[in-house]
Amino acid sequence: MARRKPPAQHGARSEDGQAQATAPPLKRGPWTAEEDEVLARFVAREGEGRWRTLPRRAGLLRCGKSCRLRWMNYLRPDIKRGPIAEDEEDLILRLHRVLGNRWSLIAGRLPGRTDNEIKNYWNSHLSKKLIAQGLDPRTHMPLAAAPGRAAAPTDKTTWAPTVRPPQPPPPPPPVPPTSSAAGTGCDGRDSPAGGGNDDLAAAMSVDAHDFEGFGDQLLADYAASRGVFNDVMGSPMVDDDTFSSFLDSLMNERQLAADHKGVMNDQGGAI
DNA sequence: AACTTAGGCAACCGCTTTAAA
DNA sequence: CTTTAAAGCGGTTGCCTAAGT
Repeated sequence: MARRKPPAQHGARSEDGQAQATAPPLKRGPWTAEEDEVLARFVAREGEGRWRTLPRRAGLLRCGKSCRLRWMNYLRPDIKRGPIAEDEEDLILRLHRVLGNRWSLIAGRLPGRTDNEIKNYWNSHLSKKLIAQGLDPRTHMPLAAAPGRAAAPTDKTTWAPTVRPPQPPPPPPPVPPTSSAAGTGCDGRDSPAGGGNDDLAAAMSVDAHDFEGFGDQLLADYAASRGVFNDVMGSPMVDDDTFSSFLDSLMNERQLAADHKGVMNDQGGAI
């Protein structure tokens, strides 16, 4: 639907800003059906990766970044089209409360949805919804509750997750015993070696009380019951598997609730 | 019917992180 | 160990469309 501005043709610059003497100017703006076809066919044949050289190999006048983005957000066969369902919306809300604007992580928990799609949906729908409910979309805290809000950055549109540790430098990597998180899926951010789920761990550096503060009993209960959080020094004591199962539990709970609701409705609320 | 405004979304930009040389 | 290239991410931009006047 949305269209990009007419190709600005910012001179002959590669995606990294390196001058290119003789290369034809890169095309920008909306993708045509023909380009989509070329890209999709090429990726199907050669596989993903090596985005930088892909355009040349595929015969596209696009930068590698653009190709990757187009593939990730539009052409991938597993992309789910259509409106965000109610349960998906609910899950996004829950995950955002925990993860903040880690769109790729959130998207990783919603099969077929892209980070860009979720980000857009958040900015255009959910944030307003929360505001309408009197909640700060960045913190999920009541807008009126000023005192607690001090910690939340208000200058930018971004916010660190509710669970961001105050000031101190990020805790040293937990050093997972074995890297169990490698290549977990749709979103590669956490797949390469090293990073692992560090950002997840950072995101989880909060104690259960933070959740109780604004009434998400699910999170609080889970945190308490599983000992996910360590109050001492606010350091996260969660490994990849634990965190993963925690996120899974978000979905499972939601599913259970939905199923339960469905059953109740089907049976007229009786049993 | 014409014009204006707001919302939605695809695409781009710049920065960060990771891997390779 | 340092440098460079590649990939990925979040934020922002700007066009299109629908709704409102």
